[in-house]
Amino acid sequence: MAQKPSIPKGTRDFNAVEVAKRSYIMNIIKERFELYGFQPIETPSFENSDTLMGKYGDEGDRLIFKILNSGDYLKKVSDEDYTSKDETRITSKISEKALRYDLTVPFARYVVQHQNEIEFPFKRYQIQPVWRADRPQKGRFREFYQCDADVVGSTSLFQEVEFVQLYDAVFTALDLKGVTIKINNRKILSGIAEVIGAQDKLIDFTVALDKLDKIGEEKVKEEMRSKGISEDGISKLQPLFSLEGDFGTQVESLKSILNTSEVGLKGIEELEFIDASISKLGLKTANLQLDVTLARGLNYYTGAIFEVAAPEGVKMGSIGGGGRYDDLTSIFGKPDTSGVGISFGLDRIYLVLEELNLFPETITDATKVLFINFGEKEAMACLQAVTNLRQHGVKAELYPDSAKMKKQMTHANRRNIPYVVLVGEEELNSGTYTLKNMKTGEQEKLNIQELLSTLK
RNA sequence: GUGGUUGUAGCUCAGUUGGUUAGAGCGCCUGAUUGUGGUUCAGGAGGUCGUCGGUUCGAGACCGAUCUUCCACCCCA
Repeated sequence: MAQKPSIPKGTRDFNAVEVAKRSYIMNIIKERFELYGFQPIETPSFENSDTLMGKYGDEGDRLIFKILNSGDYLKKVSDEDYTSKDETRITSKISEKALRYDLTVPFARYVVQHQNEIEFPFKRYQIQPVWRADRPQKGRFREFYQCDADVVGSTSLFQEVEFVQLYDAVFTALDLKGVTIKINNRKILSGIAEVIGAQDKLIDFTVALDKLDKIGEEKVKEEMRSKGISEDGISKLQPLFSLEGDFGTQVESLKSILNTSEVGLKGIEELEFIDASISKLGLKTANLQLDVTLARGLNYYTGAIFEVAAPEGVKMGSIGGGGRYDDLTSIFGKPDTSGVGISFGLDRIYLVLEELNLFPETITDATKVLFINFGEKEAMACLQAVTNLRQHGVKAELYPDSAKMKKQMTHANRRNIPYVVLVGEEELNSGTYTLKNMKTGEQEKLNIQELLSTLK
């Protein structure tokens, strides 16, 4: 081998155990999605560039993988373009397709494109990989899976309530106890921006506020100043920095800040409704927490915003997120269609479960019994038994070669196969099977019926 | 995209200020054991030191580039 082959950074190969663990998570998520009435759809890995570009802000555009046109992709680039060295201008000429960046925007496109076939309110889920040209870190990949559930065509706040329940149901089923579902409302953020006279700087304001628990009050204020938010405005924010206590207490102090803002008060009202409903319905293992600093960069959210944090002590970015968007489909020409959705980060949930040792042991159960191969005659008899076992749903295999017994036993051992069957000359003559339990070392002679009932 | 960090046997890592044939533990292979794996004992294989280039009489070590890992920004699942 001249040089070891490799895969691009931020991508991974998955072995059998990893695949089993991943589908364990996926299946639990899938089951809950369907339990809540969501139907699966799939969309292509790549979309037309104009479907994706401009939907995630400048930062997002930079992180979208663009696909080079096939054929003579330089023919549309003029000499002027070359000399201009204008990146975006040239990119649009040599690339017309791009890998999807998330599942929400392609879903919005899907809804608009198929609006006449869809029965609203439309609840769909989608579990597919997405790609980001990001610089990888732990829990941060360039190819990863998102598991999204969305409902469009309903403005009811019961949808938000159900999504909180859905988060709780999935993480409870995964035995991941103590996740925190953080909730905020974009309207509250707009309201605050309005009160401090920074409506036009909403994004800068929320991005700065989002960093509060990370860089502290002073640095946040500094950043706001540098973005041109007035000193007077910042001082009005003071109560925000010392926001404490339970849901109700926080809401009360928020009200005092927002009493002049209609949007802000509307946001509070929505939050209160969700909190009251959840209090009544109860959560099994998750905690619902108001977090005013929760911003989420995506600029399409308009109402509730969610983010899920791993249980305390696990260092991992958010393992889920979502929110309500009122205008997303209008970008594609279908106005007045409100949607709300949540997403699970499969790869991060995997890392968290791994760290906390929460994968069930039975997950890697593969073959249950291996028949040792003593030679052609014996193997043929074994294969008949193997066929019989398989017909009864027992995962059974015959070692293909009549290799040394030690080698065959070791093979069973390494693959964690719990039983081995020995059929030599003696068994062949008496029509019996010697079944060995690899864990205890015990073995017994059985006829085919007994073998079947033991292994079933 | 910015700044930093990492790369030596299948795995986890040693390797002194540049100086002979690059080491350990675990794993792997063979045998003790021709119908019995995990334990034990004895032996053995395996590395162009991430890659390419440079400095030097001499580079695993120094310099440059590049790829990769992880981290902090940015952003996010």
